[in-house]
Amino acid sequence: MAKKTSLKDIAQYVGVSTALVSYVLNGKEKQARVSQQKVLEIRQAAKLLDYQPNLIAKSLRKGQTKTIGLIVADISNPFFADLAKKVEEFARELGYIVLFGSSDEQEYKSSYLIDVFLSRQVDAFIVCPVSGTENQIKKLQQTGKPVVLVDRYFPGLPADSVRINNREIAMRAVEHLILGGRRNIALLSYQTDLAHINQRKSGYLKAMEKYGLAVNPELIMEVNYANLVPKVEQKMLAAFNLQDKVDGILFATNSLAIAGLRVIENLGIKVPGDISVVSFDQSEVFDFYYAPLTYIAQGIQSLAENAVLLVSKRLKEQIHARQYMTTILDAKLIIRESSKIETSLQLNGSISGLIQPELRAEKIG
Amino acid sequence: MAKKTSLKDIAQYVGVSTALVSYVLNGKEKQARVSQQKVLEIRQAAKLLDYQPNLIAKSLRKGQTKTIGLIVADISNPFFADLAKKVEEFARELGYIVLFGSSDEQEYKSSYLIDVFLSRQVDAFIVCPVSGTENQIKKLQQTGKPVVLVDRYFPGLPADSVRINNREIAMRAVEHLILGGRRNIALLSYQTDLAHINQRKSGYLKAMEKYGLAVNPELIMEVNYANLVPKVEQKMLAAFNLQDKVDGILFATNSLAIAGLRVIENLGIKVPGDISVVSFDQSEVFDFYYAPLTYIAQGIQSLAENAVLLVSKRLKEQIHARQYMTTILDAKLIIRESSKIETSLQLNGSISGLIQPELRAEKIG
DNA sequence: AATTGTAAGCGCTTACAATT
DNA sequence: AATTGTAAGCGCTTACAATT
Repeated sequence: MAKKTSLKDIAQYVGVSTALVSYVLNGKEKQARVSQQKVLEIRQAAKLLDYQPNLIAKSLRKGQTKTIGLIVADISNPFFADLAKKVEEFARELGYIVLFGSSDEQEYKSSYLIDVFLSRQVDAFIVCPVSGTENQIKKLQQTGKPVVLVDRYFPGLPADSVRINNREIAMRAVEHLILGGRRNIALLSYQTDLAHINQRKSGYLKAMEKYGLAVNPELIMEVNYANLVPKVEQKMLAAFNLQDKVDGILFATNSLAIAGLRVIENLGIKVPGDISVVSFDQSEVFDFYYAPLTYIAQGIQSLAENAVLLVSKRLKEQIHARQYMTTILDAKLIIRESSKIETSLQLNGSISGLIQPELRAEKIG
Repeated sequence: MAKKTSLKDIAQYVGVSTALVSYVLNGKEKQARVSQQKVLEIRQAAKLLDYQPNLIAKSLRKGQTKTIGLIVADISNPFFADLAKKVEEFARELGYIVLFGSSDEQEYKSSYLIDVFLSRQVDAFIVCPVSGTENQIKKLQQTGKPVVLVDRYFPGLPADSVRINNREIAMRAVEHLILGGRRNIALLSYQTDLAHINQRKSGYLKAMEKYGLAVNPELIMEVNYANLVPKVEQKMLAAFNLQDKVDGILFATNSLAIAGLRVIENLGIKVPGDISVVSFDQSEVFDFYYAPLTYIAQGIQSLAENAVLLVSKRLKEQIHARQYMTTILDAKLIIRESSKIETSLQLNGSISGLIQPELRAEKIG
């Protein structure tokens, strides 16, 4: 209950001004040319009185809080939970504390969090923006505080951004399925205007096109965030009832995969016997599945590290102010059981109709 | 980039003192008897100038930050991640912001986080304490700030605490297995001095005793946090090699369950055919397992809610200062596939040797 | 020249005084 | 009596002045 000791207490104890104490305890005894004698006395007194600086006072005075506001889209998703954890770790190493918030994919929550964080005087923002918040972000940038978008971004909005090569890696994943002999490859994704999700779709389409594979519209399954499970079920049942059996699927996120795998289970479809499966993101469920899932690892550590580093550089003004930075990280395709090519499949006729990319022009044109 | 507007700016704009502005914007116009005219003008100016209060300044002046420091033991465990999320939600509803930290089961990190949070002038603490930090907590209490222990606690330390009835629910879970016809029931737990974990063991033992079931020491498997997976493997292989086949198991946490299920899979043991499984906590893996796991739901929402509520009451001094509160919540046993009693098992002789509790005295004594 | 102190001010709140 | 203003102070930092 004892009153916390302040700079003033130490100053009185040693018999010196608060200025000296401040210099010494902030390691500025050299610049301020404090005598060795006083340095010792002050340090000793600080320890004796168990001094802990009041960072609130410091923040007010210096106009910086050493605080970063992080807004993720859904903290109950392990992807964002991991991201938050890593951001916190890196930020702490650099002496920053992180204020967390989850917008839960809601515009109004995002707006609310921004206001809370501004009131709390965070020095900078790291945001996984929600659909429809482009203007919020633009306005936020106008405060002059660094804003780094992570994972998600807006193609039309110049901004600091850290993300993966969504389109390329999706393409690579689908190509992997095709080269494994799959032809009727479905995509389960979100119906959204979020660019990173649509880039994944674009990569899927590009791969299918490259190999001359027609895509039945029903194979492109796009669902809303709300009411996910029944929607997924419905779309997947329709797709799996098609005459041409679905033999491969790309899940655009881990949540979709978990919902989708459930349907696959219920239908008694075997992985990878009947269908090859690849998903974005990671999940303990993927590891534990009887056929551990082939997945696209976003390198969460790297995303977090780059975002924090960028923020830190901005705060130190090491980057030209009016020039935004985009960092694109290479995601990795981790191939495991769920997309394993079974020998029988490789050898039977099911891939005979596959058009090799080299031949496509002639065949199609 | 425009300088943020302060109370002073509004005061100047309206032509009034900052005192009036402060009263009005804090809803104290009645107490301060500000004229209706000025109230209107000030409100209007605040909106016009897009005023956002500087909570840092407010905190410094009022000596309270409306901030709660939350220290969890391991944020990568979904149990704690969920807990953190819920704490944040409830705290926000009451106008508090939450500073998070994960001690990762390390004493020094816990100590470090406490110092960081104290420097940041949090108003109160909610802590899942790590083994060996009893003195840290005691010292923290002496600052006079509310400290609420959640999930974990120290039997010897008077403190505000919110937790579940670990012993009783463990007992109930094991009883459930026994009544399902299981006799050789193993426990996979941690080797630790944490009371809540040992209470779970105690409940297990109590149930076994109640039904007169002898417990082979090898069935009580206790492992360290470090190097979890190989340790679990080793202990479980030993237990499952015993002559009397293990036919039931209680996992003391979700992490242990995930490691343990892996071994069960590798051994080709069928759930619940060969073995009934119950685990503490929840996990997506439990839901997705071919035999969804019977589990002990801690009621994370309720834990979080009670912890935040207790903190809030303390801060409002609604509770007698020198009297600590312990809230024990009832956990629930959610029975699913993994402990389903198969008819054949119920009917065959394997439970014939089971001593009914009512008969125990005679049979044993 | 070497060392230390003074005092303002960051943006608020609030007891109290002052004005009409 | 009704309304408004003054000014101190929360705990720091730091430009500058002052002392030896």
